[in-house]
Amino acid sequence: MEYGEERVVALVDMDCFYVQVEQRLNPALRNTPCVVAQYKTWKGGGIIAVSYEARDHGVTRNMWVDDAKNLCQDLQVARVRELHGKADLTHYREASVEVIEVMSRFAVIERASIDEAYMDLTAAVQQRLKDMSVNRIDPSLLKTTYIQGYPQSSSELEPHTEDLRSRGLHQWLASLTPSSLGEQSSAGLQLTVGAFIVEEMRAAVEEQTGFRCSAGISHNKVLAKLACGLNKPNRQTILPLASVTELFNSLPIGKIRNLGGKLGSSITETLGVENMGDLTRFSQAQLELHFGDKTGRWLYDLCRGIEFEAVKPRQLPKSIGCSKNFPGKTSLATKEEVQFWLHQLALELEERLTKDRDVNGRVAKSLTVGVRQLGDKRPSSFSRCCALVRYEATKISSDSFAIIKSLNTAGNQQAAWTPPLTLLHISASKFSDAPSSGGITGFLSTETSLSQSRFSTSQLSNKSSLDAKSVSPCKQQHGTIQSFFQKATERPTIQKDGEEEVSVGGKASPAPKSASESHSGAERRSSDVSESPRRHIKSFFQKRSTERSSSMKNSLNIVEKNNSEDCVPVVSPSRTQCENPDNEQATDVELNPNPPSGASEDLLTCDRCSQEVLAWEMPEHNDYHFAMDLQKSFSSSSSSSAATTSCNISSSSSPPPLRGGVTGSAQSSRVKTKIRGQSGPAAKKLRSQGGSASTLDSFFKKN
DNA sequence: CATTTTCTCGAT
DNA sequence: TATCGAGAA
Repeated sequence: MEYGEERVVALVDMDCFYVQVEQRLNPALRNTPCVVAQYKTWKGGGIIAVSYEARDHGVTRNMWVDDAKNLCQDLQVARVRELHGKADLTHYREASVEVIEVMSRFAVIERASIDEAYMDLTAAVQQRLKDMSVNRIDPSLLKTTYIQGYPQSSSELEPHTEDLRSRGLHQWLASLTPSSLGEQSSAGLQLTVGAFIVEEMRAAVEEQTGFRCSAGISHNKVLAKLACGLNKPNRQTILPLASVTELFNSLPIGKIRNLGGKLGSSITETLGVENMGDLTRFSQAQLELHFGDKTGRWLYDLCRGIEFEAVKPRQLPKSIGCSKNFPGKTSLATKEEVQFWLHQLALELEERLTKDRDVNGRVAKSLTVGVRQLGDKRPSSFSRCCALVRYEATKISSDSFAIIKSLNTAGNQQAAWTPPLTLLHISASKFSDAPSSGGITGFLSTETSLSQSRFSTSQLSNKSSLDAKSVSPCKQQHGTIQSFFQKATERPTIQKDGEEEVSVGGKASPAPKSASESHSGAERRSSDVSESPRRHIKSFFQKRSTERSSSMKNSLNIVEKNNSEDCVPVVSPSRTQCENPDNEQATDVELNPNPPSGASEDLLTCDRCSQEVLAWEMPEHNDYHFAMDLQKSFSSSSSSSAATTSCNISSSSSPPPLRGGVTGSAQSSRVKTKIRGQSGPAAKKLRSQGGSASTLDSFFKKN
């Protein structure tokens, strides 16, 4: 095994995934120039996915629908669902789970994004080679596979046809060194077997979900990703190490994963080179000098096609969050607006977190809140985190507000919010295993649930690969498939616990104010704030995904020996959704989320100060008392620590001066690290003097 | 103003 | 550790 060829790594990428999801739902969209867009008011909405037919017309992602229509008259537009006044991607996340479940039957996968997964096929390939003891591979097993660099010596002018693909494949197969028994197989043979597995996996994904994808098969993640893009859509590409030199000779540096941004540009500028292959002319020391030890070493290997980043066994996201922009005139300029929209985000977050807990048996412990302020060029002006102790929208939104309220320079008793906010973001992370769900929920038998799982059939039919036994025992309970009925009628209303305060659950929507005047008419939507909790009643059957199932040893020996016909996974009977027009599908009906208001009926009396407080603001109010108490208890101690923590609040408004260029000094263009390096810390220190916030405020700013 | 909404990771 | 920024889809 040669250096850099130790592994077989694949990347599978769904072709224009959101479009396929909508096309499966609505057959009229199939085989048409089609896009998925979110929102509608502003220039017809923003495009986030484009069918290949539409791409032929020049339509691209991030284009406005109105503009795209000028490129393609008969463009079909599917809309992202809107809930809580914001775009809601649940639909696509669920489709993603379908795909990942199928792929996970073939290999341990790393979820790279909603529509992409990496997999390390090394062990699977070796297993196949052992079982098959076959050293000649039938080209008919690789019907959608391209070999990058093959056929060798074909004229560049030759049209790209199936015939060309086939000639390349045959030439490649003929060049492979057959491995004798007990002998180490060649890297090329291993890639080929890997491609065979990926052919099977992609066929299974299409059969069971209806979705098509492309794939790249190579020796590392970067090459696999690159290869995947070489023959899209609905095709896969092997990228042998020996083909890298030629490919890299005319491959712009920015095409490589992680080099598409500032680092890539700085490489081009600093070294005066354009293509990936040009980097081979620089010593490792040179590259380390310019870009840092780690990046330099990475580049030195990578331009030779060598890279070692591991495929991480992880199917579940490590954070669950939601955000919404309020650009331009729609920026949030009153406290009520800020609270309202935080609550809308919190409603979605609660729903997703609750489902995640029930399905995946884990709970998030940390809540991060981020905002962007009008005029700030950075994607995030500010972010802070706090403990996440309860999955409850009112608690989440009031805590979120407490975290950011000191950003309001108008002061907390003012109606105004200054400077206006152009982005709100809340995100939950730091997951741990959920406490055992012993209570009244989750009592249905495993068998019952399992039999209803849409995965059960194929799962069980597929050898022994990943049945329950191979799953880590401690997580067994969570690993089972269960259905449950979400508590809807009886939400806990008032609870106490430890240092937690009164929190009010369930309905918490402030009564509708006059109307949407608050956010100046840009993207106004239907209001679901008044929607009854009954909406949640729908039960669902879903696999309680086992993260362990990925850490468990491979599941590769799915097929073997008779490499001819078998290996077709059992067809899932349950895919009839194409017919049924999802009522949640986007219509162009526009309703409005209710703007904030003060509701008179939701008042509680604080037992500390007898003040009337909005119920959903009670947690925050209690925080106030808590903070006051805390302040008293610290009143004698020096205020220095408070001052230090309070200061960086204002940092967002004064970005440090950008100095130093990509030229000049020794470590000239260490892009991210150094440019800010000298001025950054100094500036930060300066800013930290200015904090004149009260001690109470400082409590909220930092913890 | 107005490419959104999500993600992951590394540096500090 | 918490926060920020880069990068990607």
